Amino acid sequence: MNYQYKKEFRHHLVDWFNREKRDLPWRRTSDPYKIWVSEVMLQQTRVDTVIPYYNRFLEKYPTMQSLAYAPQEELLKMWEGLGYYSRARNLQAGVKEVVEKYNAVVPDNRHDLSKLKGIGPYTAGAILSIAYNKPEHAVDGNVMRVLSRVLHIEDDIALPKTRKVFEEAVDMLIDEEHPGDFNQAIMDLGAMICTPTSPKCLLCPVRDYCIAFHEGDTEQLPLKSKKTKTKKVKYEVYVAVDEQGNYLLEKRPSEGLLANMWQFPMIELTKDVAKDTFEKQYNVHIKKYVNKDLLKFKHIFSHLTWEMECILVQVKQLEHLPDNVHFYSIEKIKELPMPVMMLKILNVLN
DNA sequence: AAGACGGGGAA
DNA sequence: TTCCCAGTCTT
Repeated sequence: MNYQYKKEFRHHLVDWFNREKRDLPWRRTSDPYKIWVSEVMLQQTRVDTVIPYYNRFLEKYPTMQSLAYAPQEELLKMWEGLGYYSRARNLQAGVKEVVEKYNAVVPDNRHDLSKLKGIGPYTAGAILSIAYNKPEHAVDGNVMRVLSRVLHIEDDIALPKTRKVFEEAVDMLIDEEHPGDFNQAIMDLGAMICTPTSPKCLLCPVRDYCIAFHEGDTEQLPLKSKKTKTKKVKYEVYVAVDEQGNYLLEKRPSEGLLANMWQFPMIELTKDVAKDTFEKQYNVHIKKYVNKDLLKFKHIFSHLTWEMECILVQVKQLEHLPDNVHFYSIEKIKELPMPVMMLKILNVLN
């Protein structure tokens, strides 16, 4: 690709961006911290989903100091419903490190930035190009889709090593004068024009430079192999209430799926009786089955499916409860961070 | 390289 | 259903 060609491509792309770009909250600031927050929230998450979370989050944590020392329970509550909760914990750890090690100045180079928790190659490039105007690549799903079509790259984007191919492509094409605009322009193009299915090529500012458009195979790109195979697990969920009307809640372990989030006790439904396991594990006695069919639903994660059968039981507490298990009033429960499938259960209780 | 890690919107 | 979303971390 010759110099003139690249120059025209860049200008068409950036000019289009300056005409058509969406007015998003994180585009009204140049504060690296706020850009950072937005980029973490946007990982595997749609813009429309992020906007209200972003606004609430920065209202609560306007500075890195305010986030660095916030209680994790409160932090997770702010993230509740957004998913991938380790993002919140990693963001806080990263921000804390910047406050303490870098005197609250977000690093402006890829080497230091990449060492921070939750900042991978994409997020580092996004912060550097958008907040610091550095000519750094920021390759996400949009960029791979757009450039696989424009340059007709047929590498399998499901393979980790393919990311490097696109990083080199961006390094070749990037507008050194407006790197932030260039990176965001490709992402906006991917979101609005160069969509996964039925791309709007007639509205595309760079269709003259797009090989796939000329070949007529935009819909075949990008190439992606991996298939998703999800396991299925059945659970009996015990919504257990005591004489005072308090409900039995459990805090999940600090690592793994939905770490540190709260839930109603759930017992994996295998061949044996869940009742005995529940009573023994939580040290309670079921006095009465109030509703054996409180709620039934599926919850689908990216890698597994939970089939939930929720029953309402009245219980009496025996001796002491295990750690991480408590009886709480409805009002108190509403202050705890809970995954969405537990919020669904909470909703049918009143 | 492959799997874990949420939740929702669109086809 | 299936795919994908402004990906990162762990093994």
